[in-house]
Amino acid sequence: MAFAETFKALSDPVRREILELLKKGPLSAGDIGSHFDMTGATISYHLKILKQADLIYESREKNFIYYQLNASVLEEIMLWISTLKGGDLNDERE
Amino acid sequence: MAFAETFKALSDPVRREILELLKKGPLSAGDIGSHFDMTGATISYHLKILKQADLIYESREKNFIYYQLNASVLEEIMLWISTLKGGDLNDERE
DNA sequence: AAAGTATTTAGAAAATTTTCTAAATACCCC
DNA sequence: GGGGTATTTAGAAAATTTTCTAAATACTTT
Repeated sequence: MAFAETFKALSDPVRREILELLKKGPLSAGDIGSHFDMTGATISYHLKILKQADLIYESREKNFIYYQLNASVLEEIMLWISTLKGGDLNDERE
Repeated sequence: MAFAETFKALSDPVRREILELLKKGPLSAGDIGSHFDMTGATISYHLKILKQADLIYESREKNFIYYQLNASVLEEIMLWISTLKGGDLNDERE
C-alpha cells in the first residue's frame, strides 16, 4: 500500500497545482518551474515526490524531461474515499 | 476553498485511521485514543485537525464527546480528483 | 460544592517537510 | 570533445507538523 505516499503527495498545494498544470498536457520541468516562484531544485523535489507516488511519469526527449499525469493512481484514492463515504462509487456492486 | 485543509487532514495515517474507525459509527475521544499508542493530547490534536477540515463533527453527551464522520466533504475531494482524471465522475455531464 | 472522569489547551521537544545554494549529471549541438 | 542548457542531487537552513508533559476546562455525580 503506497497509499500513504499518494496522500502525502496530494497534501501539498504546490504539488496539486503541478497536477493541474499537467492536466492540460505534458510539460518539461522547466515549464513547470516557471509557474512558481521557486528554484528549479525545489520543483525537482516536488516532481520526485509526485513520481514516487506514481501520480506522474516522465519521458525524456532531447534535452528535456517531460512530465505527465498518471491518472490511474487517482482511482485508488477515489475508491478509498468512496468506501469511507459508505461504499457507493458508481454503482453499488462490491 | 478550505480544500487545502482537507487534503492536509487526509495526509496523516493516524487521521485516516481515525476516519476508518468512525466509519463504523460514532466514538468518543477516549475510545479513539485507545486504538493508538499515543497520549490523549495527541489524539485531541488530530481530532481538531479533522474537525477543522470538516471531516468529522462532534456531539456532546454526558461526560463524553462523540465524534462522527462527515461524509459530505469527501464529495468535494472526489470531485477534484475526478476532474483531474479527465472529468468523469459518474456520468459525463458537466 | 467537591471529587472524579473526559477532553482540550499551552508550550516545548522531536520529527518531518519544504526550500535554498552549490555542485553534479545528463544530454545536446557545434 | 567542449561549451551550453536542463534537470537532479547533496547538504544545510527554515518552516511546519507531530508528539509529549503538565496544566486547564468541562461536565457529572455524589
